[in-house]
Amino acid sequence: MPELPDVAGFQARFNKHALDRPMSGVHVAKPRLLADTNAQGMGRRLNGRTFTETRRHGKYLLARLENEDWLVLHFGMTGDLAFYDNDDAPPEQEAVRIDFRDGGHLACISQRLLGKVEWVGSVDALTQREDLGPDALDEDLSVDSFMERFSGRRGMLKTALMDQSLIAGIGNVFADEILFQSGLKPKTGVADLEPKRLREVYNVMRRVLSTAANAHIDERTLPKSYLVRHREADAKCPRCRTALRTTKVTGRTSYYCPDCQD
DNA sequence: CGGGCCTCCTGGTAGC
DNA sequence: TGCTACCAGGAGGCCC
Repeated sequence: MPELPDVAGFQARFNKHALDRPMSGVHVAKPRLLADTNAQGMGRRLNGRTFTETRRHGKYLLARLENEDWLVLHFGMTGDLAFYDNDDAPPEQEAVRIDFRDGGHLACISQRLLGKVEWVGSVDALTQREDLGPDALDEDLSVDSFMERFSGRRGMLKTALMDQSLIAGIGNVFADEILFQSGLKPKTGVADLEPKRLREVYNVMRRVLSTAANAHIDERTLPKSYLVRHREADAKCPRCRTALRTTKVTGRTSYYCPDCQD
């Protein structure tokens, strides 16, 4: 699930429920998710402290432990974040649970264990280590710097949009959405695009991601005109009702409309 | 550099 | 019913 808009939703949820809330410990049901730490180490760091601020970069969520390191949450394909009270049942697939002193819990959910929980000293340290480009919604990512980053690129547009080192935050689903709303097929080559079209892609990217990030968490609240709402077998194009098709790009299933995209 | 394939994992579902 | 194959919104590694 988690691409930039989803993680933006997680961040909002985290801010609402976890900031400035004293913690009492941690429970790790799936240790594999912990990259550079273990349950004991995490418990020692969290006990009696609070998270004071959060950041999001691409698909990563960071939460700062008072004046110390940042806890990094990366969700893989199946990650989620949930808050619940003592009398509620824990969510299924809870991998790491942080306990608050007041009895509440934060659950990092992971079914396929493709995500990661770890510590970093700073946001910059994370982006450098993971080789992340600027966040796709970063204010400083102007259309010119976007064009600059794509220049000289020879591969497919979809692959480039999903390349986290170029721009961070876009995954399979929103890459398809951006291509759909730009009227371009998934296998369009970056080099084949007129600069004008690439500028359009930038504008569509910003509009789509900010709309989806604001709809947070629930993509079912996105307009029905969005392709995201129609990722299923036998679905029809929301614009022209033509049967949608799928193709593989870098091993990932891509939905597109054969009539609206060329 | 880019594309295609494999891998890490688990679980739901289509098909036999 | 039970088994198998394949698929799923991420990402890194390898070979060509």
